Amino acid sequence: MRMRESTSGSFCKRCSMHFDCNFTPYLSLKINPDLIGHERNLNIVPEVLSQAQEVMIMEKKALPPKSEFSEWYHELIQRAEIMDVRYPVKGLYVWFPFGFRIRKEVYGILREIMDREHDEVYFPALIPETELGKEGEHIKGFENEVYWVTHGGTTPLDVKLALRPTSETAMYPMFKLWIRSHADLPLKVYQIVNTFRYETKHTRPLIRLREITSFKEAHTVHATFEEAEEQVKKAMSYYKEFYDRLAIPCLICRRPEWDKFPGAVYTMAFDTIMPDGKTLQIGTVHNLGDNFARTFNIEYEMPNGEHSFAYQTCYGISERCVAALISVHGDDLGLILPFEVSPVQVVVIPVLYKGKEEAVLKAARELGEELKRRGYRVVVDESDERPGAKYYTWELKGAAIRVEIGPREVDEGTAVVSFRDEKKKFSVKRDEIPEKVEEWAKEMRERLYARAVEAMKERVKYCNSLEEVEEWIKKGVALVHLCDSEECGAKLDEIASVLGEVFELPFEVSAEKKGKCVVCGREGRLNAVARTY
RNA sequence: GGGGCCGUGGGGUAGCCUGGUGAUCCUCCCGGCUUUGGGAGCCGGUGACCCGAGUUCAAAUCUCGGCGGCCCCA
Repeated sequence: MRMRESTSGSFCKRCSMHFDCNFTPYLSLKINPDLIGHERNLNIVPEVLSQAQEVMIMEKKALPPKSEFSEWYHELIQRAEIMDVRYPVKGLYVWFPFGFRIRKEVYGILREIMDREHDEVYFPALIPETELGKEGEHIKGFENEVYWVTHGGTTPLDVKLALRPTSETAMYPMFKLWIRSHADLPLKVYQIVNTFRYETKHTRPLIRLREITSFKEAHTVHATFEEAEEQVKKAMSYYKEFYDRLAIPCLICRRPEWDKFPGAVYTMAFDTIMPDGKTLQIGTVHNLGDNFARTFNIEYEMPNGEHSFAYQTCYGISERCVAALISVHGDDLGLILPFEVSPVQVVVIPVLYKGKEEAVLKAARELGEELKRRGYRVVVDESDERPGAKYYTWELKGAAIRVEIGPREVDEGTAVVSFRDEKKKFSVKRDEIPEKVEEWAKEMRERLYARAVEAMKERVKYCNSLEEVEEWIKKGVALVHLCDSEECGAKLDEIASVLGEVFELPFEVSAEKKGKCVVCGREGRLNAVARTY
């Protein structure tokens, strides 16, 4: 960086030099906390520089602390080899093999749940402009975000093709062909595909993307509104189960009218709270009523020969679920993943000493093989690094259970075991390990969930006044009573986003379902308000 | 939507203001020796000035444009 006069007139408080010194406190603190992160400015004072550089070297390998959430997330996602952010197009990122393994495990659960009553399908990524534009509300909601394919080679296309921002308008013209009688209903399908949205806001890996790579979208068609209503409830219970298995607590709200899915009757949303207090929407369930059926003419013949429009729902989850997984559980050392989705469920680390390598390696490999036979994902880390370096590496990557075997353990027939979410180590008879893994995994998921719920609880507070809301949303989610009027909603929306009427929280709150609107004082219902991603 | 900052080996950086030396240092990576219970050490090696145009005898450095990234506010 060039040294130059600050043009804005503001100066860094720490080093009194130009204002953009990029102060990075997490790199600091062993020698002189005031200096660290200011090494550029300190270049002008060589003897101080060398001291600061020393610290840089010592501390370089540590992640930023999780309390610096934005930096922590960005850094972790690369260092743990989840996404490569260097792809040269804004908002598009590359899944590393390790990240993709996490995706595979997470989406494996989602698939398993969906497969119980949905058929998997695949619809094309290109949607003709004529179909995309049919439903008025729907297209209004997406028109600023659509990517267009305008040419085939050098020939301009007669009808432009949109890269799907979501697949309703790709699927529903086909549903019209598939559905003719009541016997064809209900229809329940899902697909896991990429979708494209030209995001104008700040993009972030897994969170705000121009290509969503892993959009699980389910679409159902029913004979009556009531059946669609039933399906909404089922979908919500599926999503609850999914996030329960990931040990991610969710806040479930009914989105306000102005924020529902374009074309829907109403939208139910799952949000979780990130470590910085902002919420992340990680799932939505929409009751579409017969809005799309009327637009796309999806009709069926009833047993009595009369015709009726069908009723539809759709619901989706994207790779934001992986972002939530990383953010909710991780700590200063890196990823913490529930056993069920960790790419490395057990890591075995042989501690080698000269002359005793053979016996240690043999014991480590035997244990590794036995665990693999039982179907666990296991790594026996025989690399050349020293044990300490391996501990850090596997902590960064979220290996759930670590087993150390050294000469001492070989003699005793034991191993030293530790869990990623706990500091303590303990000794176990080696041949008892395989049968204990399942129980350990279960306990670990429970600990993670309990911890996540506690963290969420601390971020949610009932607020009595707009001033209180304004103050609290810096920290987390504010609960308020809000009436049904648009004006009151808009007023609140100026302060932060209204997530909607609260349907479910993963813990008890001391707030009534109904109460006086925080804006106007009329009767209102319990709503959540927060800063959002 | 508004504002600010930045682009130098795989990662982090120095050099830029004031144009000119073989482009600095750390890390990663490769080879060798040595070591191994919480990020070891020594020796050797590979590897970089975002793209385009302009100014100039000369551009990492100055100017303009593009692309990309980060942060803050709404």
